[in-house]
Amino acid sequence: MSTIEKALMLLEHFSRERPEIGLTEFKTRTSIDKGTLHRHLTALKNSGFLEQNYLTRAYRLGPAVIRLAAVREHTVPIVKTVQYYVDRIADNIHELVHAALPQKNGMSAIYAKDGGYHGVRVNFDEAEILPFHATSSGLALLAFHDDTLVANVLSKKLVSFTDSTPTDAADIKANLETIRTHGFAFTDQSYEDEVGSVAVPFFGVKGDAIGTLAIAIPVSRINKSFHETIIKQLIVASTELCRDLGGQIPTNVATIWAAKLEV
Amino acid sequence: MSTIEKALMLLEHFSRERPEIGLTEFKTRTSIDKGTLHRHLTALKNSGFLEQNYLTRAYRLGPAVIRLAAVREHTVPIVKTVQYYVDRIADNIHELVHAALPQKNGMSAIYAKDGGYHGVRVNFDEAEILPFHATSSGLALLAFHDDTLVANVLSKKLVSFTDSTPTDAADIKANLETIRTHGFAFTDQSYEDEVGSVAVPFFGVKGDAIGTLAIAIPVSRINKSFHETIIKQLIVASTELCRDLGGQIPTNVATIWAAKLEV
DNA sequence: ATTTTTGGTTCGAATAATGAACCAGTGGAA
DNA sequence: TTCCACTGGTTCATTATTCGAACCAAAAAT
Repeated sequence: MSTIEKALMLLEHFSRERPEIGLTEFKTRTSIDKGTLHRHLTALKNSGFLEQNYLTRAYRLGPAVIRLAAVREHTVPIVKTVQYYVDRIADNIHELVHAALPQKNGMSAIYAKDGGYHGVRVNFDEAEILPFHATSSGLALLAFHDDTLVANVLSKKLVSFTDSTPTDAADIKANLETIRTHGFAFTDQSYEDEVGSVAVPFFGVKGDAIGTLAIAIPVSRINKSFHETIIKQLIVASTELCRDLGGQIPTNVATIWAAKLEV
Repeated sequence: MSTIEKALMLLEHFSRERPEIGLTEFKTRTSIDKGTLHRHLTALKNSGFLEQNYLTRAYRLGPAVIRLAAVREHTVPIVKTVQYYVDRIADNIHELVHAALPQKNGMSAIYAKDGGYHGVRVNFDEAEILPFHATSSGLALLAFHDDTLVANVLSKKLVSFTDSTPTDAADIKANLETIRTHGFAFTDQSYEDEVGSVAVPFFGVKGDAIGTLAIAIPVSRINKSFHETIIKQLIVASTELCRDLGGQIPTNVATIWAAKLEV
């Protein structure tokens, strides 16, 4: 692996829950030598990707990422486009809806809206990394993305989050096959207890999955007819979203989805 | 310079006007060897910082920056906080107002609002890099940031954008001194013809300038009383913004600003 | 006062980056 | 068609950078 990639991997450790990371904490988290770490962190700091809390000396993400995100969003306005559909679904079904994009080690939610008025609601953290194998978003993406990603994900250790987290590669492969035939993914408490979720992919110009629309619901509120409603909403939204983004729904998926909407 | 910094410098070439850059174009822009470039671009691609237009093979910013920006904004919510004040000023004075953060080679506007109803309006591009030496934003930041940045900026070639662009290091140093005594920066067509601008810095916890609030106006609409109004608005907004961000206005600046508001 | 823990630095050995030359595919132009 | 010019991408011996164990200094914790 190149030095560049090693350094950029460091940025993946930052999240909402972990906004600042000190040198020693990085050392324990990555088991990279302190000297190397320090040089990498300094390089990232010099480039504006990190800055240091001047009191604790801990590192946090820097202003460079703000500019880059603005340029990216101007180039490919996925976030803005996606917001409309997430909001619409959230307003319709009164549950937590989110859209996510694939990162290296999982899906990253780019926008979420909780349309619910319920006492019980799903807790959700934007910018958290959702593991591919344990979430409907992740599985929906894997199923409709290229096989190298699947192989890559399954070759690594599959962390267990709940008693229901699938950790067997063969099981997951089989599940991906059923997801492909159904046109959507769902999980039952595989990432968080008491939370189920449903997700559909949306597609890029090549017809490959570039992101997902998903809904997370407390299991107590899931029933068959609601499940059907959710899936229809997701499929319609994804179809329109693909149109907006200039993406192409693979013909087999289009057929499956069309059939789902007929019912 | 480390390999990491060299690679990350490549990302600076992307902007709204130049959202996609091919290998050969990178080569001409950077005069780095093609082989090296290709490896760096591939590393950035593998890390999600770039992706390739699959038709033209040109590179564009990737989805990783979206997640990082979301985390950064959650850690230090400058953009969100700044929006309120930019909007307020824009609504009050009916001109183009923007806030900018320092990047390596200039200021990057993070938010802008044009409150004007005028026929003549200033054209403005968010995420464009505003050169330190030629814009009021840049000068306001330099004047209240640490001296190493000033030395760094002045050591490089100072590009001329208009007939009025200051390109002499000594002149700029003198100007920074007057900016420090006035508590704000203004420029007259030094970046774009027919456009003047006024800027004040806002400060971080250490009392160093971390960004700027600025107004750009067609020179035809500038007059003394309007100038005073603008400066007062900027000072008030910056003061409140510093409070919101937990920043500290240096005592000398606070004194100067207080005097300006008295008048 | 001492130990532990923090961030940060050094320098020879190990490794990865470099770049000139090369390959392959594409799109004209003759 | 053939040729040329222009893409993006690859190779490999040379060279420069990265690596990391040991070290330093300062701040907390004991």
